[in-house]
Amino acid sequence: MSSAISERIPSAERREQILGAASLVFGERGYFGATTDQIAKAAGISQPYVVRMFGSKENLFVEVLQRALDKLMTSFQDTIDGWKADGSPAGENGAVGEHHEIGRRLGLAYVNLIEDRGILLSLMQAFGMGNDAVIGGRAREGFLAIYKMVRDQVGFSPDEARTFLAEGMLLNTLLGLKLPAEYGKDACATEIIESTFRTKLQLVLDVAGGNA
Amino acid sequence: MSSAISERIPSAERREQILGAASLVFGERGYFGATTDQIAKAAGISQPYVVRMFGSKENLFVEVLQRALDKLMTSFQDTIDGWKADGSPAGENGAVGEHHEIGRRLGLAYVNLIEDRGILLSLMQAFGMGNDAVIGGRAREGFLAIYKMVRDQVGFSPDEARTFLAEGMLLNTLLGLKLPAEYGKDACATEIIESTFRTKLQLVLDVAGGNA
DNA sequence: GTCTATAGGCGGATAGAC
DNA sequence: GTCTATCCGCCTATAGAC
Repeated sequence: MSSAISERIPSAERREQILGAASLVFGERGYFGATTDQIAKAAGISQPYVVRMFGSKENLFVEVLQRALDKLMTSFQDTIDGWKADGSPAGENGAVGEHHEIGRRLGLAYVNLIEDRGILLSLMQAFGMGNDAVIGGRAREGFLAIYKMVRDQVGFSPDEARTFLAEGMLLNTLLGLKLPAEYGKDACATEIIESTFRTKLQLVLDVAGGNA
Repeated sequence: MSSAISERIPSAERREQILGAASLVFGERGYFGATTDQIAKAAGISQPYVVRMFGSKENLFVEVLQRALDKLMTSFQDTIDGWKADGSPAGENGAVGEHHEIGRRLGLAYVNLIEDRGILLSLMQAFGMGNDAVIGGRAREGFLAIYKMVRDQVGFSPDEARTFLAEGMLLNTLLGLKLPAEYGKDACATEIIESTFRTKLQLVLDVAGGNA
């Protein structure tokens, strides 16, 4: 409970620390519902310092969103690069079914990323803010960038890309709802979780029991 | 701007009026970010009256969520009944592909429902509130009820049911982001919107131009 | 059925010290 | 780089009148 001055930390590190805390708070409470003081407390610093560091609450949210999108793009890019290095689709664009493997890999990368509930929920929040000129604009850009990436770099057809994104949005919902916590308690919940997560089952159930 | 007393209205009607206004405000601002005063103003009544009528902000949100889920279940039930009356899948459960038609019909019913942005966004908000004991609980129940409905009454396999829900979650995201407003402006946006909405294209683009 | 008044607490942002 | 103090405004819920 010491209200002593926090350790003096390089600003880059402090930024990352605040962004992580802000992701969680914005995610759980929404952009309007989150307070800079809650974020400050979560980061272990004073409220005015949060504002000073990011200029405004809105700007802080934009940076939280951008950070999430950057992590996502980076993770997908790495996954795609690895897949290509492994000899991927044998040159040109393969026949139907050729894309199963990369779809699986990307799905796995995605689940790993959104295990971080702050990132998951901040993205979900942004997806409902299409009416906000600045936040909605960023969110649309980010979403379309992912679409473009899987179309151009993976070679997904429009249908494949749409299906891939749809499965991602379902993952968001299941985790946002914390449905994995019902695994084994409700027949429907158990079935849809097994059907959705397959390879990641154990990991997802671990998270369901643990944090937040 | 008259601060005169609102017309005296039967409580059932008033309730529905408030629930509609509350859907919009909760949807746009989130549960924590929405204020009972914003809801009251949107409904054209006083703030204390909103609280008096629903007991608390939390209870109001629960009722907003329940109303959205009820509309969804009712719409799906009607759609399924109509499909069965039309001679549906020829008795037993048909082969693969037999479910295309009912999937299309349910998708259409869903898009019609979430044209109401209040309903769309309130549901999306609830999907991120798995950590809230009461709201999260209701949201999980509602989600599982839909799953159960398409499994048991339509006869979808687990895979079909999952795919169906996933496409629904993608619709949520595209509309939440207001991506249809980018139709014709951005190649990726145009492509994913055409791929996703097909039969409902014109309707969705109309909404994109118009309200909220 | 509907309002006004108001209590008591929390919100973001700024000023200025260390 | 980080804090404390503080302004002014908004929030939920209650009390009580009409």
